[in-house]
Amino acid sequence: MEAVHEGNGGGSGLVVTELSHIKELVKQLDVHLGGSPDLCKLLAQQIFAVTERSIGMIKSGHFNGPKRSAAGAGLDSPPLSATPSPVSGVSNTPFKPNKKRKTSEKGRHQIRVSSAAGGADAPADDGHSWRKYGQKDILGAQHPRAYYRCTYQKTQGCAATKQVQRADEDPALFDVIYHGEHTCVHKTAAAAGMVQPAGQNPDAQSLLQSLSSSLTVKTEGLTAAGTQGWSTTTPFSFSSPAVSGMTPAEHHPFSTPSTPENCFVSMPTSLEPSPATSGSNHMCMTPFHVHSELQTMVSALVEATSMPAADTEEAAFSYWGFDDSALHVNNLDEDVNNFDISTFFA
DNA sequence: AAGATTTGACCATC
DNA sequence: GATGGTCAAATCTT
Repeated sequence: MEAVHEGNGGGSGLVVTELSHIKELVKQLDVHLGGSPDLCKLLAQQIFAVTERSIGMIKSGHFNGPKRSAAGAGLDSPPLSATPSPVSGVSNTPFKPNKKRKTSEKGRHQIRVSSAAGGADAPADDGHSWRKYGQKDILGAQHPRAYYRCTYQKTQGCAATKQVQRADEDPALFDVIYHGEHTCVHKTAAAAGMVQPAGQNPDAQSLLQSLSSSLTVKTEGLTAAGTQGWSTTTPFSFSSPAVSGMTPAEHHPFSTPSTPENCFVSMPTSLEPSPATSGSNHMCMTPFHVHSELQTMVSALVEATSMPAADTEEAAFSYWGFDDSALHVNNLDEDVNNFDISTFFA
């Protein structure tokens, strides 16, 4: 997982490298947090999912803004409440045999992701439970396309589906196309009251340290890559209903209240892990947004593990742990696209 | 035994 | 008619 694919511009390569690293670390963290509260796992999954999407978007150049998708004009116009709800509990109409070709369907959302573990057969877990229902050889493609639907389609009428196809150019990459929104409720971490400090997990601590110390994500390359189609104002599609409408300034990376309750309550709703749900909720995000998103999650993770309080200033923030550990975030003022996150353990 | 995957067939769209 | 998306029976896995 060291080879960074050029994709679209050398500038993005740096970000891809950094984000790939984060992804790996989060995966490890997820493993080591096995015995810790569900919240920590959820956080790790969400960080991972966002990272995946970021990498996919950067690599594939699937940005919502500049170029009109050839697939059709129906990408926007969120049907949000107008979800084709299969009407809960209706059993005499299981799933109507819809064999229509989904060419210009609303809520379509395509990303490119890397495989879960280097040479895995499938892309990394996206936080949802899928059931494979078909596979097809696609004309002109070297690899077959797999069709998945939400595991809870039957029980909850969730209409989300996805198609996964290994990229021809790089077998380590997968093109994933999501259709529909997840209406299912599973693993919503609704287990309120389960919040408990996880700072006693040494593995989590060390991994967190590793994660944080590696989280120096720079986007100046991206912003300078205007010739490649990027610019500071070039938005790309990113799924996060929570921050829609927020400006980067409003969406302060570390403005989250630092009580565990607040952290817990805000996470499931504000950081929806499902890429599919973004289908109708596309928002435009600059690379700055991506960093804000990641750092918000890191801060929430920190809060979930051990660190109860934050000193917030304009450009630098410090989270102090119970055990003389601290997470220091420095938003370089001369470059708003550049954050430094470092940890200190006494 | 229940749930998930595989795979050939069916059907709608191009 | 070719292609892509889905169904459903058969098979596999847990």
